Amino acid sequence: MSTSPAKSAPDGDSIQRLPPRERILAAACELFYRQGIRAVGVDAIAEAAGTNKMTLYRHFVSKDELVAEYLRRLWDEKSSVWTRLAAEHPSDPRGQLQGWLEEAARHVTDPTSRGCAIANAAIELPEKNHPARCVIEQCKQDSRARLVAVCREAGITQPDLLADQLFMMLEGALVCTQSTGRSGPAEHFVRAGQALIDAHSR
Amino acid sequence: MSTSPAKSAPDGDSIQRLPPRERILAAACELFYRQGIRAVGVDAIAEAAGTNKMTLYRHFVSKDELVAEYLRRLWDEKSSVWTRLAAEHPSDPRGQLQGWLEEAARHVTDPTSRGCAIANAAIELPEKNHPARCVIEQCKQDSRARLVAVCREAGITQPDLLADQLFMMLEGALVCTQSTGRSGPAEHFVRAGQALIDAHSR
DNA sequence: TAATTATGTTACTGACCGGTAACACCCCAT
DNA sequence: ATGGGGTGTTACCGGTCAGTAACATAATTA
Repeated sequence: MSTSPAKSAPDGDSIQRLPPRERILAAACELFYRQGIRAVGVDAIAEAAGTNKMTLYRHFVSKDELVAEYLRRLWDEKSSVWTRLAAEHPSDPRGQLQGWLEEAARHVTDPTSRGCAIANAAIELPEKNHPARCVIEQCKQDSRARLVAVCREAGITQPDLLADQLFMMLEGALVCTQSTGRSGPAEHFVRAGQALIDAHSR
Repeated sequence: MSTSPAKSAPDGDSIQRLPPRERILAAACELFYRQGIRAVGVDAIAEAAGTNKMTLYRHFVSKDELVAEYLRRLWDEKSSVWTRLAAEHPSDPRGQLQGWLEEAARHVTDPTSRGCAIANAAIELPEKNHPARCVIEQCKQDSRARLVAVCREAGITQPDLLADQLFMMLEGALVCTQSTGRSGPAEHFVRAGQALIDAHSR
């Protein structure tokens, strides 16, 4: 039990002062997302974290478990986005839905984006027994459920239908940016999403 | 839209009579699609093709080139689907569009599907210089252009918008089946796609 | 200060990776 | 029969992979 260090301003120097486990996880997030999970070795992660492979294996029993933890961390971040949307639009599910679309659009149009890390992991790790599998499924089901809930609270007549339409559209837009780039079908994401919301609002 | 490898299922005997290059390509299609590109080694492909690594390298200069050829083969199959749709619905772009949706739905609901092999490759191979990259981009741009053309010929007022909506929806549905399975958002793919077509038809 | 714990360092294992060299073989055409 | 081209076989290369053992050092805590 100790006072956990502040996570403010993780500039190049202060990130080095974070505990090794956090540095390893941060390095894994960056490398796994940018290069792909299978393309990154544990040595590269340890080096990017300013440590070594032994310390990595003292904190994670295997690379697969590190991958699972990496995805859990991403799930947490997605959850915090929902929390933030609820705080920015209190008692306004309509505004939350609109905020979700804006947040999604930001992700789709981000030139540095490499798509949805969870979806990418799902494609990279088809093995049914992989410890990351349950994290992937739970995270996506959770995201879907939250979107359905917001649609329902917003008074949408067919909340699960609209939610799934938006969900598919976002997943599709993100994967499209990885094949045709941002000049592909994804450039119509906002218009398409708004049209769906509008169509369900009459 | 058939985005998965051939299902012609040549039986174990007749496949042995094909020239080695075709057997290697067929084995590569199956293994790359089922397990992922990075997860499959050239030895495994050669063995599955009933030959050896030397013969493989006599027909393909490198694994990366084999991957590119694998994707070119998939592109050809996608093109043949468009040809078939045109033949099944001559002078009936409306029917072609409807046929596209049915074909896409077949792929989305196929329990053996592992999503779109091209999109999966795009995610697995983020490196800008990979020889497969141009195949991926060209194939996806071609698919998009064909869908736009059919929408235009069908008299849709905003053909590129509908095409992109359908495109994103399909890509999203396919990637969703790889994370949440077929019980996820993808179960609304047909309804969503039909609603989009109907909305653009008024 | 002393003991404990976390971390760093080096070297190693065994397996696999993509790719190649050398040579034996077999079938088909001349 | 006699090439010759395509194929099979074996062994190898250098490199990387995930994961571990042993030991030295720093940081923490009692």
